[in-house]
Amino acid sequence: MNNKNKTFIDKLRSSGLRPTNQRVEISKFLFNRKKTFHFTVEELKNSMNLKRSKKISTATFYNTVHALKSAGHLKEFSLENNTSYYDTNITSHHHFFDNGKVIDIKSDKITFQKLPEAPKGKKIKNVEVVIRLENNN
Amino acid sequence: MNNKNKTFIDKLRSSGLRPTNQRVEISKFLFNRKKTFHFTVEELKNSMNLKRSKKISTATFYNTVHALKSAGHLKEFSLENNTSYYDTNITSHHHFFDNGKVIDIKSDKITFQKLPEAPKGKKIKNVEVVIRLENNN
DNA sequence: ACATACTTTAGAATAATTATAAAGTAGTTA
DNA sequence: TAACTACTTTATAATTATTCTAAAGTATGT
Repeated sequence: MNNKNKTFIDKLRSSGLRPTNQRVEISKFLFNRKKTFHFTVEELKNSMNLKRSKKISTATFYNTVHALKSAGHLKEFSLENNTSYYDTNITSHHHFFDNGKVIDIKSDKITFQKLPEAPKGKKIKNVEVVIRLENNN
Repeated sequence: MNNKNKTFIDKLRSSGLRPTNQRVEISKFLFNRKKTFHFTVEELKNSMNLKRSKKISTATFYNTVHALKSAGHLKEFSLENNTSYYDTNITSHHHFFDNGKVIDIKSDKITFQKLPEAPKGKKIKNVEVVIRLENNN
């Protein structure tokens, strides 16, 4: 096992998952890239399985993505189409939504002048902004 | 038809819907209340049908809610559970999310110091903030 | 009251996701 | 290394939210 795989395997182990072949490939596919990756499980499955002779099963994709998410290696978000989206950028940040397309906005691009207090007994876990876009005229 | 029903019927007509009995009852149930109402179609169906001997069908709930939403009388939003939620408060506003519970935040409770530009050829349709809450340890 | 186009409804179909249980594999132990 | 045990993978069934379909019913203009 070469060193390049180390980080992917660590993400799996810290998610409570044994690094099986399938999982290591999924983890590589997700995290071995420069830019943030936004995806649905179905999209992930299709793009990985397209190139493979031996397909990875749907259940394995769901299990792996869920475990990575629970461990905090992926972030889940929703559009208005009853599908879960995941984001490899787990730092607190914001989004443009442009007809189903999602673009990250770095956290420091948005600052607040005024924010409400949390209700009694509660505290703020995080604040996320969605800026919906439409075409110019 | 008394005057009280007028506004509910108007909402239906302006959504391109004939004011049938079922639709008028749904519209009343949704809009004849002081406070904003957040719901899923399933919740709406269950709470209305519980009291009724003659049930309104699922398809009618979906059709009516969709038409009201398309006409701008309801606003749709999503949590992370692959279900569509609707909000009778259609004014631009923000939300607290507290473990599946949703609380409105008036628009003027949040103001921005800095917001990013829209990408080229696009403009901002709206900006919505979600403040996630957790319990005070 | 008639005609017609729109509605309602039960039930089938679809899409995303979760559950099941049999066959396979990783990691430990002898 | 062999054997064991617990964890995995997989195909398939089940579930949930939603949409579709087509037959029977109703609103609305004349």
